[in-house]
Amino acid sequence: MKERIKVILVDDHAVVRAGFRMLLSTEETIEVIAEAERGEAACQLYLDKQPDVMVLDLSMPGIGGLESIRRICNRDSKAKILVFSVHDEWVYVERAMNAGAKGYITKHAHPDILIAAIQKIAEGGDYIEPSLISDSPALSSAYRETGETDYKSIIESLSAREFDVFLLLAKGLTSHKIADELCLGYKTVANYGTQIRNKLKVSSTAELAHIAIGLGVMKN
Amino acid sequence: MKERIKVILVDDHAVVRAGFRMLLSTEETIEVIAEAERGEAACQLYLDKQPDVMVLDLSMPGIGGLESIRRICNRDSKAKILVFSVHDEWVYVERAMNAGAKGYITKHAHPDILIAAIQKIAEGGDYIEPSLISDSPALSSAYRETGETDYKSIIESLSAREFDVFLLLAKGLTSHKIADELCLGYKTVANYGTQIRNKLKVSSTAELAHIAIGLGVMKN
DNA sequence: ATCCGCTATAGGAAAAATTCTTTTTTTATA
DNA sequence: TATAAAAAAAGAATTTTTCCTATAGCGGAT
Repeated sequence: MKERIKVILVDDHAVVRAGFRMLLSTEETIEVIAEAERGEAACQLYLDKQPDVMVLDLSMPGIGGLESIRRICNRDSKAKILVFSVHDEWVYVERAMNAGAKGYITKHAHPDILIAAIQKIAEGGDYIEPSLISDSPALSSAYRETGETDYKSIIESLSAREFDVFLLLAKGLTSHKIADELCLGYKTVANYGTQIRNKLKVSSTAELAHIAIGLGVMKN
Repeated sequence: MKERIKVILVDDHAVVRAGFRMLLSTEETIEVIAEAERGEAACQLYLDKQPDVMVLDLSMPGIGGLESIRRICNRDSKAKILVFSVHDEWVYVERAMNAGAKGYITKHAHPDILIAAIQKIAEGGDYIEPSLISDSPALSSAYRETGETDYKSIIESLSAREFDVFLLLAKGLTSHKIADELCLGYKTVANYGTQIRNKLKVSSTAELAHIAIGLGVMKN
């Protein structure tokens, strides 16, 4: 029999860690060798224990998941990290994969998926929960090639006028108000809106607001 | 030795349910007699099994946690429900308690707290996670002082369902996604959306996002 | 100088979302 | 019990968005 897959588990919720162990307890090919409840500790543990797979939550206090992935992959680009997050929005998948993760599953996932994902990644593959891929913006394969989907850079790819409109939309103005403000036809504004949302791959102005705030381009 | 405390566990994440069982497995005074992954099933199970305590997540597809609490407490005002949620904002605690919950703990809570809460509630008491109480009265008064529109109180004027929809809109979901999430007709969601925007006197979801963030109900 | 591509601006038609009104059922309360 | 409020949603009217197309202007390459 082969070596068991050594897993380190990183999640700030004790329940989730316990649940993970429990769900994996029936699977003899996998062994949880350590746990951490935050990113900083995870980075250290990774170096110390050299796990085959690190399963990691995105939202944690401190440096958080994304930054942890970045730091770990920086030292070891072959690091096998599986994100295990509550978020089922594609943006998160994208960000995580760009940061260097090899897989992404949500906490809604069925236990079998969890095991499958760990195994797939352990043997060097990628794994994204099937249900997530379906609602990816037609870029299910492109994420790997471009490797460049930071909002920062997309925002920079907006033209000057698009950016103007972006800001006002994020602020909460309607197309008509924006048209008045910028002295444009409301059709034009509406068209820019569509364009902007496509570029940022979102579907509501609320998301634009979050992005704007996240980028520090708007203070809330 | 006394009867063991019969607990029903409601959470849409399999990992969390597994973790809960695991963390309680050492405690012989407590016994998990059933599980459910959504509110509707929880209501039914409550009637069928008559648990001593029902531990319940707030965010679930379908009728969701708040509505479940309301329905159960309606039939049995002495129902002992302990909310077990990710949210650590006071608004949630308030809403849950108003709906009829007897206790509130977060998923960050230490296992001991979890056990303590169940026991306290089983014997007829209330239990709110200590760390949450600290920032309760401070916030509510802080918001009243701001000369700006008192969103806090308007938010409180939203019905339970409206609040659910408000959160998802503010998060950036489209009406269709929300309809799926909450198992409602998209028409219904659209209607709620209009209602909500009227009550809050705004005209875009971006503004809802700002309000939600401003109130600390959403972290961005 | 000419051509190419990109941005800025919009119009029209079709598709989608919102608003307004109304209805039904359930729950809550005076 | 009567009455008020909340939850859910359909239909019609309206508004917005989307998609496709088109024009004009500008800066750079040939």
